[in-house]
Amino acid sequence: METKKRLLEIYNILYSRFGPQNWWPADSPFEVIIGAILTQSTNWNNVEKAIGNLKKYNLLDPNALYKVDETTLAETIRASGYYNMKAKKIKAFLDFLFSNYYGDLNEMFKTPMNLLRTQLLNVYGIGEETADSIILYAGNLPIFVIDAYTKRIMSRLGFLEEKSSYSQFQKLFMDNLPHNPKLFNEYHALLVSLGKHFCKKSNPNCAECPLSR
DNA sequence: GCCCAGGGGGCTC
DNA sequence: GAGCCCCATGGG
Repeated sequence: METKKRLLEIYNILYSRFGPQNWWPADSPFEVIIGAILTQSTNWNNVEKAIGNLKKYNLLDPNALYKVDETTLAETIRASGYYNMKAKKIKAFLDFLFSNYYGDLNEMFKTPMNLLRTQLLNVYGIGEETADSIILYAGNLPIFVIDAYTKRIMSRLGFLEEKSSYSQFQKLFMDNLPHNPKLFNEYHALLVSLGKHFCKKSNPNCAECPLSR
């Protein structure tokens, strides 16, 4: 089947099976960005604990986080794991936000998407997946997020080899789907949901996968 | 006890 | 540019 039709078919199957995912679970774009850094290689359960702690101490705000010292920040986000590294990364993003956009996310998202992506990739601790998560889920701009589940699922379905690059996987989706933020949002979230249920690293469980036939 | 989670940086060759 | 290692808590 033609790639465009197959990708839409997969989306429809997943949407029927799992329903709307309502990503990103957050009260504000800033919370999305902090969550995107905190969730790097980390179960979302642990991220929620860290975000809850930030809220408890009224730190989930650009000005507050910009002022707090890195050690205190690290201790506050401890539950998310890699807390020293992540405190450094969050600080690096805030330095970027305040030196380029006066700490104003609305200003940041006025930047043309591709330029913003390049800028974010130059921030310590922000790689391709985190940059794209920020652009799509905090900025509501049409870019497709690739993660480990997406690579595993799409390679098992035969689209690309699993070791293919991030940009190759991203190109697969962006060359074959309408550039609609809502579609990109749901599609990635649905792939993660499928991955959590049926596409574990060591336990494929492929026979019960809704996409197998 | 073991495996792994909604990655990224640094280093080596 | 590919292949390692490090970061670290918490749930199954």
